[in-house]
Amino acid sequence: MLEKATTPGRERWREIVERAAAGYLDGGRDPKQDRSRRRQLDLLEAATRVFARDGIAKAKMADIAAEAGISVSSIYDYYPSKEDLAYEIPIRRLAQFYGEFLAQGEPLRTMRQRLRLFLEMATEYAARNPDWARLLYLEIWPSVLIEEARVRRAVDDFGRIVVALVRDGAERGEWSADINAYQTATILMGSITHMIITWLLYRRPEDLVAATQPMVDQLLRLVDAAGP
Amino acid sequence: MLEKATTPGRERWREIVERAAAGYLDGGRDPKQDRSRRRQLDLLEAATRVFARDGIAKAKMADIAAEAGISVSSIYDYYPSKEDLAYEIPIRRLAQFYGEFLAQGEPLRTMRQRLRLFLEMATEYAARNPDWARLLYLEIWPSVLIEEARVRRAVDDFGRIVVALVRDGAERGEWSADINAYQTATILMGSITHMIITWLLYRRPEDLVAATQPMVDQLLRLVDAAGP
DNA sequence: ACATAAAAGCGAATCAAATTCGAATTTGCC
DNA sequence: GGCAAATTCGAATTTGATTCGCTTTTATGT
Repeated sequence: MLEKATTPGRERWREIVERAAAGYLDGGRDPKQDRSRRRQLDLLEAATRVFARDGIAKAKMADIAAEAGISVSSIYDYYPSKEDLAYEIPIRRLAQFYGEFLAQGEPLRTMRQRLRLFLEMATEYAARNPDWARLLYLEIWPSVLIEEARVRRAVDDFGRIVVALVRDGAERGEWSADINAYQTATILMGSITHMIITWLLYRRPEDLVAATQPMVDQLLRLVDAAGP
Repeated sequence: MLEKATTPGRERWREIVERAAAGYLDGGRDPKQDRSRRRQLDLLEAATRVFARDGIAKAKMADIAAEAGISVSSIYDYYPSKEDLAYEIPIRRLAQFYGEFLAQGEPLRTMRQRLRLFLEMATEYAARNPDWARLLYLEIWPSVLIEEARVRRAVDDFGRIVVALVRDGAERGEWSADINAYQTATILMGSITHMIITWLLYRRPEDLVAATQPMVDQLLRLVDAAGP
């Protein structure tokens, strides 16, 4: 709808996304041997499945070990506790997600397009990785406890990015400069995550990605209309 | 803004709210002795505090027992497991919440007013009962596991009510008949719950109730504008 | 190929916390 | 005051996470 390509003004969003994509990767041990590296991946995949199925609290280390084909005590050679193992999963994937957004969002011309991309990518990513999404959206995101800095940060980045996109768009004049970025971001994120959560719990709407598009349309109309 | 008082048409919302308010109360045992009845309430209050502080998974039955001034094994005379104890809390309060909404919503003239009331009451209630809200919004609502029918139902009613309000409003001509009730309800609920969750986790915005009003304004504008 | 130190793996304890059980106490009621 | 039902609780039992110390495997230099 607008075009004003690359206004020079500092772009908040890029900075934030770049740092988020760099990730806070350094959990677990750093394997020196090949077999070990492979096993660590097996372990993470097995853990994702089991955690998604049973929830973190109910999941048994024994099940994860069996699923990964290693011994229970070996898990502790990789991660210091069941929780640390659980946290590692969203951290890795979120960093990857932010990276993909950076790559695909960079060439776009407007913040409006980037905002749309971000919201749609979030649902697509969840639809494509439902086990991971269950873990992130149903267990970790809302968890009372998590002070673990890396997780908290990776999750918070999600919100920071949306706020930055809204602000940058206002600054470029794509919508009212008086927009309440925080409130608008709350609506955008809340709607999308609620939709994802509903899908994860009930598989409704049947086609998450298809249902997202009209909702994003409606949400963007709200952004356009946002006044003081 | 509109007035069309009490159009006769069946009112979906009333039926749903009434059933929801009736609650699904029958958890735990039904004490015959006075002391026991009192203790059950102490237990539920203690449990609410401890669960809100530590999360359900980390909370220790021993802590709850100490806080309630009873022995650990006595808890099992009231509820069959830690989880059942945790579930009882939101079930009771939600029924009460729905009851209050019924009482306050009944006399209003428009569905628009009822919708506003419902959304604002939800945040108010959370702000007034933060321990309970932490338990509900951060732990139970998103929980992967809960098939326990009564909980699932009490939580689902929340969504059903919003959808019914949107539908009834459309039927009365308060907004477009072509509105996508499901999608609109997703936006409304998602925005509100996201706001509540953010407040519970970070105490931002500082004044939850005050911040809700302008957001609800914006959301209702979206309902008014909702086209096909 | 071979020796060796570092890296990785594992079974058998250990420990923490939920849950069960049966005896002892308290209550409501006659 | 006395009795049956209701309630309480301490002492097992059980489940499952975590730790420990020994064994096996790998990478690397010869």
